[in-house]
Formats: sequence, structure tokens, C-alpha cells
Amino acid sequence: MDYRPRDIEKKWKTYWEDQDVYKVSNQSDKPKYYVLDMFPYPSGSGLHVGHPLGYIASDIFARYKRLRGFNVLHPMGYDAFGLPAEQYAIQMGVHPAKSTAENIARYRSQLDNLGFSFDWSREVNTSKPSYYKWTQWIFLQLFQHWYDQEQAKARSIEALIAHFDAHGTEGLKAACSEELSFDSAAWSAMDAKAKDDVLMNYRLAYKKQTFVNWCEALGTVLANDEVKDGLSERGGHPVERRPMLQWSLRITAYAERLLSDLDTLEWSDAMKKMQANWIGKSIGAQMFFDLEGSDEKLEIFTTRPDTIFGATFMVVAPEHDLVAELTTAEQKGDIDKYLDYVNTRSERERMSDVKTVTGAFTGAYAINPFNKERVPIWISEYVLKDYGTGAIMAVPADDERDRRFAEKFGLPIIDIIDKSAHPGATIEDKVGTMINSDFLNGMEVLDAIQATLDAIEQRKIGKKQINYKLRDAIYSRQRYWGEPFPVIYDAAGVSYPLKEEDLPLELPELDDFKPASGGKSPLARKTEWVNRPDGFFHETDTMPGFAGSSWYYLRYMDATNAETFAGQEAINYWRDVDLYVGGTEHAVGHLMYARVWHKFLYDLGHLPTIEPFQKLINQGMIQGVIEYLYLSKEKKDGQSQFVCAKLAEERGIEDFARMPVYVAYVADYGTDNSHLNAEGIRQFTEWRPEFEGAAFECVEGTYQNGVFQPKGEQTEGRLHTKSEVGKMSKRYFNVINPDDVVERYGSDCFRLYEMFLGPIEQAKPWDTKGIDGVSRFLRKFWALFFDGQGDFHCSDEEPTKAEFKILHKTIKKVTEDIERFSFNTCVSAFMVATNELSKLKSSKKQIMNPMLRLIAPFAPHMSEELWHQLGHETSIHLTEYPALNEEYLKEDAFTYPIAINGKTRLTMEFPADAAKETIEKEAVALEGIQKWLEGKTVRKVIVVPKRMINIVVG
RNA sequence: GCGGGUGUGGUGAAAUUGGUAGACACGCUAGACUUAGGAUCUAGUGCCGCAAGGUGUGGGGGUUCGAGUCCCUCCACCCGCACCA
Repeated sequence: MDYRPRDIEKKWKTYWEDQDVYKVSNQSDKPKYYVLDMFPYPSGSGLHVGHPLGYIASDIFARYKRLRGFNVLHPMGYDAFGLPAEQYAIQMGVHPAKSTAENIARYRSQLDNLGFSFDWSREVNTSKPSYYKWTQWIFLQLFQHWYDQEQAKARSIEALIAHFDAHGTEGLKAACSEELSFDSAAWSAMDAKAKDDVLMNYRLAYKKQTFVNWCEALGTVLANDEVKDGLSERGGHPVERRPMLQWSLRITAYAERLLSDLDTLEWSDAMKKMQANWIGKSIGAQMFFDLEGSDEKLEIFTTRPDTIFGATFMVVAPEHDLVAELTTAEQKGDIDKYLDYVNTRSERERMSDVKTVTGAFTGAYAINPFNKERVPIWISEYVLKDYGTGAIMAVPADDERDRRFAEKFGLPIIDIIDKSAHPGATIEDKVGTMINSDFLNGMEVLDAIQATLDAIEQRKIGKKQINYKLRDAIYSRQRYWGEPFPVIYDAAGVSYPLKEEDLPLELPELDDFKPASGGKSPLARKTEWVNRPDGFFHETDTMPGFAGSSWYYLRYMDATNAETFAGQEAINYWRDVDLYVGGTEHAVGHLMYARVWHKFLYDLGHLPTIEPFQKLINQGMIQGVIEYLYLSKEKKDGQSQFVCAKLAEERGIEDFARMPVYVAYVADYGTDNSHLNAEGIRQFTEWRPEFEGAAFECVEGTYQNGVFQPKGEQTEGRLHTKSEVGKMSKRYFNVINPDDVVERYGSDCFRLYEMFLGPIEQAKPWDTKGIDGVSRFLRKFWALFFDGQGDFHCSDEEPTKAEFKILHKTIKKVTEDIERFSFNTCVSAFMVATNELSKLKSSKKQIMNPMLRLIAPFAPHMSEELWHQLGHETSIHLTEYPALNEEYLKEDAFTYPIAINGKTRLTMEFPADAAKETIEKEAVALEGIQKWLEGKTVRKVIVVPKRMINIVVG
């Protein structure tokens, strides 16, 4: 019988489905294990060979754990709300629900092609009302809770109101937008709107006027992690800072727990660092500076209070609330001019240009609380509104940026730290002895910091404070394709939560998805929906992409529950995700939000664990080869001219050589036109070396939405390329569809090959060449079961010791390697075993039966087929993992490498239990060794049992 | 600039605690078979050398009987963050 992977695979796929082999129950005596993949956003271009890498690894692990006796939850679903579907809707007029459903169908068929053991009965789709009902429900919980810093947990708004009724803000320690102070009488005197505003100051989901990342091209605001280098992560459009009334999540309330609980997780150090950096904890002091001629105080934050005597000026952010008040009449011109300049600067410019020193003097002075010196107050964009208090004391002697600023504007610099004892120390290192610093003189920096902190608290001019870089997450999107907010407003603008029984608040139908005017969501145009019959108004913003993905792993535990987001029993059984597999691109976004939601639900008593994802594995990206094409045209003067340079400019690509290949219009290529499509466009989905330097005729043009539009006249030129390893993407024409590979080699081969490519966490370019080796291996393995006539011939004969040894060596190696997620070496181990068994012409049931169970997680179809050929009636995937018997691994002898001065010269076999002395004596006496010892003295002989022998001579 | 990572044959890579560097594959070379295949099998394949031998894990230095592995230093590339007070 020949190995025909596609026939086998279809047969067993149907069998598994019919038998519900991968269905998992929430009740079991077995220990639980939860293996989760980051669910995909079903994009229009389908899966490419890079996507399944993590899914294959997690599937192998899930199957392995199942065989080892665990009740394994291994689900899959779709993150189905999002921008691309909506962009597509705007362009093509297709409803996002329709295109999303089509994309999901395509993803499903691609996933089904790869032999995954997902329990599809638990599939989630974040855009379905039955799912987003609970996204809205969790949002309402966030809306109706606040964070009590004293108890370090979320508490109900009712408790907060009770506190206000009794004590006002007295004794309240709460996470809030700004510190408020009122007594109970003032609270009860407030009208509904005022009370609503106060509560918004504390709610974990709150609405507030804030500076947000506005993306004009997308017509919506974006969260910080959705902005990269001042451009939107999706689409790469410019983003600007703009004040807008927006929903936010008070994730900063959880900053400390997010940071400290990282210690409980098995994540890579890199991943923990990324999270820690994003949280950005720093310990320092809050300090108040009196303002000359004003009752106001200027609040600053510093991590270096010890440098207070070197503070020769203050800098506040241009957007700081006090700027207008601080500015004196004669400085108003300068300040206004500077503010105009700041306003013209895009976020992008601001970020890319951090070297230029700019600023303006307000004319106002602050008073140094320690030495009562007058300190001028400046504004500059290097001080950020969002961090700390948006104001600093500048110490040019001890801070690089302050120094540059002082030098540019001629401000005084007072040396305060003597670093002469620390030659290599940089300006920012916390070492040295204090000078010119009054009571701090002579102290070491670290002591001085503590002494200053004490003095600050003693003099009541500030206090020790902890600051975080983490910002609250902007939670509003001015889009259609997202979860509607379950919040309504009355005519006065007071907000009310929808009742739980009114959930889900379904997304209304719309036929035009373009944003409404004035930065409003498309929903705002549907006035009959916005204006409710009861006189209230709907919120028209929708929730961001990360809403649905922040808790989907909980829904899988009990995916069809209509009463609650997941039943308590199911949650208490599954608890948390044991293994989470996904890309690093979610290091700060998704993983941070999911952790906050988890901790919040834990606070409310819905979850038994403090963290959602115990172990995290980041699969590396599978890259493609990008062939960039450029055209050169011979000019009369002999110099070549790059025709594409102009095109590149139009397309906003700075480096012409980085242009994707498809822009070329090749009218003729020698006599062979087979590489041209119907329009005569060469889409270089593969590159042939002979194209390099080939002459051709071309016209310039653009390529949009699959249509080439020629511009300009035909010219002659030459073709040049440059290749580079990079992202696999539709726009580079380097996408390889797993379906094509599977069709040719089978999905077992595809799975094995993706694992064989290298370590799971490493990025690597896809190269189909090596797959033949894996394919050969599978056929060789298959052939072990059949004789020369193609008849099944696995015998009942008792295996030899050598055969048992091959089996158990492989069991040991594969088991250890799976446990450390080293799947590439597992595949090697299978190859080695197969090569050895082939050589022995071994085909015995006692060997092949366990061997099949060992390889089953990797090659589920083939192993199932052979398992049934061996006479079994039930699925191999429901059996037990083969047991290791170390007895077979015991060696009678060991082949020692014998080295002289560390260089291996020859090898010699000794009995495993040979005494050190015997080995030493015999090794030195060997003829092959003696010739190396001539004329030299043996100084020492090192014998490490079962390792090596080293003879030291001199 | 800061933080993290990686550097090993022509290629993907392996070497789990310091102990025979290059397992396993791809590719290449030679050969066998042939119902001529995208098939299979055999042998070889780090580099230099006919060989003996030498040499070799980004460069330089160190610790050690012994270093791809540990320490110092420099270089290159990749990823993340970036005026964070």
C-alpha cells in the first residue's frame, strides 16, 4: 500500500468529526490542561504558511497532554470585529458582517486542512450578539466599579456613593482622574449631572475629555499601543494629538498588580520586560513650588530630589493648565509663537526629532522650597503633558536634556555632584558625592535622595510618590464595526447603564459605513436609533478591537452559556490558561488588557485566579522573501536612470529599491511571455535569476485593487532586483497558502515541516525546498509497516534489545523535547529512529505500536491510519502515551574519546562499570596514544566516567 | 540613546549540567537501478592538505585539564521602547 496522504487525511478528518474525538467535557476526573492559541482576525487574504506555526505547536502539545492523561481544552475562534472589514465595507459597499462571515468560512476550511484537534463546539466569534452581550456586560461592571487603593481591589459604585454620603471625599483612597475634595453636604447638594461627573472621575470605565490619538484617515481615535512611530498600526496613517470626549478604561489602577504579578508567570524575560517597561514604574517625589506673585503652586515629579540645589529653572509642558496664567504680558508674544509652533508639529515629527532644543520663557518665577531662590519657568515640548505632573524642575548639571536646554538658552548650571571618584560614570548614574547642596553636602547620592525625601515630607512641601508610564486606555472608537456601548444619556447628559436584561444592545443595521461629520461614529447618522423612544440617547461610539479579545479565553470554558459569561463551575474547573501560544506583537496591547480584565473579574469574585495566562510561548514569524524590482533606463549620456524612482515618489516610498515588484509593466520579455498575465503585467510571485538585467519595454503605472493603470509612454529599460527577507504579505506577492503545500505533500508533512524549520520562537524565512526531506521521512516511516509487495507485515515477533533501545531512546528524547517546546529536534529524533529501524529491516508490533503513539501528536492522520491497520478499533488520539523503560537504555560499554591536552585523538570502548584507574592505565598504554606521548611527560590524566578522558602532557 | 535577543558549514539547524562541534535535513559530488521520476538506493561532503596533519562556532583577550557553552571587551544584525523627569 502506497502512502497517499490526501486520501488518508480526508478519511480520518471525517472519522474524528463523526466520533467527536476532540470534544472536551467540563466534567472529568482527569487533571485539566488548557492550551490556547491567540485567535485570528479573519482577514480577507486568508491564512498564509506563517499563521499555522503556533497553531501546530500548540496542537502537538495539546495532543501530547491528552495522551498523557489530561483533560485538555484546546479551542479556536475569531476576533471578528475590526477596522479592515469596515474599510472594505466603505470601499466596496459590502456589509462587514457579510465579508466577515465569508472570511471566517475561508479560515475555517484552511484550518480544517491542517488536522487540528480543536473542540469546535466551543468556537467563539466576538462579533456575534451572543458573545458581545457579555463583552457589554463586563464593560458595565467596569462602569459600575471603582478602584479602592486601600483594599487594592475594585469595589462597587454603590459603596463609593455610600462613602460620599457619609464622609464626602474624606478618607477616600481611590484611583481617579483628578484628586477631588468635597464633604458629604457638598455631595448631597450636587445635581444629577454634577454627581455623574464626580462618579466619572472614579469609574473604571469612564468618559472624559482627554488628549487622544486621532487618526484622520481612519476617522477614529486609537489606543497608545495601536500607534507606532506616530502612525496608525493598521494602515500606517498619520496620527495627531487632539482633545476629545472619550471613553477610557482606568487600567492605571492596576499598574502595581500588573507589574508585581509578572513574577508569578512563566513568560520569557523579554516579554516580561516589555510589559514592565510599558508600565514604567518609577519611584520619586512629588514636590510643590510656590509661584512668585500667585497663590497657585507648581507641582512637579522627580526621581532625583537630591538634585534640588541644582535646579536652576523649571519647565512645564506646552499643554499644561497653568501656562496661560503663568505667562506675563511681555512674554505673551514669545509664548504664543511657541505654542503655534508646537501645534503645527505632528506627533510623528515630535517623535522623530528629539534632538532639537526648543522652548520659551513664560516670564514667571517659582521659588525653590529649600533655598528660596527664584527659578524662571519655561515651557518646552520635551516635557510631556501626560507623564508625571507635566512639569519638572530642571537640573542642567545632572540631566542631559536639561543641560542641552540650559546651554541653548543661556541658563545657569550649578554643579551639585562630584563624580571624580567614578571615572566611567555617566551624567545620569546615581553615584558621586553631593556638593553645593547645603545640608546634603558630602553625602553619597543614594543617601542624599533618602535625606531629601525625608526633608520634603518634614517640611510638608511634597511627598514620596510612585509614578507609572502606563496610561489609561482610550476605549472609544468612532466606528461602526464594534460593540455598541450599553450606556444611555438623558437630556442633561447624565449617563445611565443599560439594564442587564436589555443586553445585548445589538449593533443597528446601516447601509453607509462612512464616518459621520465632526469626528462622530457612523452610528450617529442613524438618528432613529440614537434617539430612544423613552427620551434617552444612545452612545454612538463603539468599543475598540481589544474589547472582545480581552476575555475570549474565559468564554471558551463555557462557550454556549446564555445565563452568564461563563458558568462558575466551568471557571472553577478550567481556572486559567496553562499554555498560551501567540506572537510578540501582542506583548503590550492584548496581553495587558486581558490581564486587567482578568484581575478585575477576580476582584469581583468571578474568577479564582489572579492571572489569565500561566505560560506564554511566542512563536517567531515565518517570513517571506520580498523581491523588489526597479527599472533602469539607458540614457544617451550612458548613465542609467531609474524609471521607478518617480513612481516610488508617488507611492510615498522613499527608497525606490524597496518598491514591491508588481509596479512594473512588462510588455515584452524576449520571446517568452509566459510570465505575463493577461494584462501583460508581470507579478513577480517568483523571481528567476535570468530576469536580472533583462531588456524590456515598460510603461510607468500604478497598481491598485488588482488593476494596473498605465501612466505615461512606453520606454525601454532594464530590470533589476534586490531581494530581502521580510513579512509575508499580499502586498509583496510572497504569500504562500498552506492549502497548496498540503495538497501536494499532505497536512502531516506540512505540520512536521513547519516544526522542523527551526526553534519555534525564532523568526525564519519560508523555504519550501527542505520539505522533500520530511516527505521522504514520512514515506520511509510508512514503508516500515509494509513489505516489498506493499502488504501490511508488522509482525508479532519479540523485538531484539537493539530494537527496544531505538524505541526507548526515542521516547526519552521526544518526551523531553516536547516538554521544552523543542519540536524541531523531535522531528529529527523520529528521523533517526526511522533510519535505524529501516537499516535493521525491523517491523514488529511491540516497537511500532508505541512508536505510532509517540508520533501521533505530530502526524495525526498517518498515525491513525497505521494504528487501525494494526487492528485497533478506536482512535489513536484517545490512547495512552507510550511508557519509557530506562532499562533498555543502559549501556554495557561506553566509547570514550581520548584527548591529549584537550584535543581528541582517538576513541576507545570501555565497560560501563570500568574503574577510573583501569581506564586511565589502559588509555595511556594505547599504541595510538603512545605515539603522542613520545618525549613528553604525562602530568595528569582526567577521567570523567561516561564522558571523556583527557591526558595532560607537557 | 535605553532594554532584550541573535551571531556555528553552501543552506535550515543540533549540541539539555563546561566534556568527541556540525546530529537531523536541504543542497552538492560520485555511483547503482530504472517501467526516465518532483522516484529509490549506496558512498562522500566544515575549511586547507595527496597524505600525515593542521585548522575551525562574529573579532580580540581571559578562566579551566578541557569553552559554541562561563567572564571581560569590541563588531554586526534583529526586535521592543524612546525627550518618561
